[in-house]
Amino acid sequence: MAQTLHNFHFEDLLTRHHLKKTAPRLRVLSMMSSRNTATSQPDLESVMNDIDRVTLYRILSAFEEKGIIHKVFDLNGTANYALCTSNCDEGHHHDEHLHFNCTNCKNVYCLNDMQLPAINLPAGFEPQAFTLYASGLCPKCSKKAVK
Amino acid sequence: MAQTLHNFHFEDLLTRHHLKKTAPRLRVLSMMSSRNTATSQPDLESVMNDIDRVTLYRILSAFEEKGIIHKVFDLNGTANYALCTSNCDEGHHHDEHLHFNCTNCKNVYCLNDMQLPAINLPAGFEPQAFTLYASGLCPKCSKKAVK
DNA sequence: GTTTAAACGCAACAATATTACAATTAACTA
DNA sequence: TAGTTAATTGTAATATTGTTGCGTTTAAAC
Repeated sequence: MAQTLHNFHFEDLLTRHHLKKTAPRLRVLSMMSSRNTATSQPDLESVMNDIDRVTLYRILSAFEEKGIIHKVFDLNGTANYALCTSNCDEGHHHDEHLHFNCTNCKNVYCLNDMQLPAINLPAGFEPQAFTLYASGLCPKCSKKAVK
Repeated sequence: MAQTLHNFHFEDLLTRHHLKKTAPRLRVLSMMSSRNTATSQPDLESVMNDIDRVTLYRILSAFEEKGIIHKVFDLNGTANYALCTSNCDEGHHHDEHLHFNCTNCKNVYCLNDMQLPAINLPAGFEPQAFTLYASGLCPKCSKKAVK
């Protein structure tokens, strides 16, 4: 989100999850919070090119495990990461919102306010989580498309 | 589906889409139709290990383009492929059904009968396609889980 | 049967992800 | 505040997944 979150928020977040406050981690958090879309792995890697790739992967998987971020694959199967808004705890995500993937700018939007309708599955299936994906044009790109 | 589809069905399918009838293509079709779940790329590759990897990729993308199969990424971002049931034409898929990813056996089920409920997006978003994912235990694995 | 465009196989490469281990450092403690 | 230690990072090597270019083969049309 565009809201300005300060470093001590992130530091706090890390300690709450028993993670050491390190420069790479704080930078990842700060970058993600500065965007209103999810961040793709390639994007992360090129922006943080001075941080080792392996370190990035480890930061991402640690954050995901702790419920700080969630991973979402876009239409091309590319991993995108976004901060969890609400109360995701360790190992239990609650990111059942809608993910919108713009076919033009490729951005992935987390539409947290969209509640998923109740879904009934055939007998035998025991769902634990739902995710709804939509693809199409995001507000910015649909404006441009009108010309 | 478990229904027994015969080779001439597939041959017909290929000619209808102006694709040459070749052994690799027929084998891919036959394998996919013999399963009631989507087939992952790694799975395809290991079962068809005598077909070149590149050929497989090309077959899959040709089929997808023609609307014969559709690609779906599972929870791990692995590509899975399944035959399109209905009337998908070239470049226009209509696979807006529910994909169920079992967290235990990792299988991806296409639940074609599940219709997606209508979704209203925030202003500005112009959706062109929806996909709903669910994860949890499939019938087989939920049975075993009871023990 | 000949011809030809489509499809295949091979080789090389690019991108993405994982593992093992040594070096560093944040956090704790004395 | 220095010393200790476990967590984290960096490096190297490797695995997996996907792409591109090109020569060879083959299905399909004549």
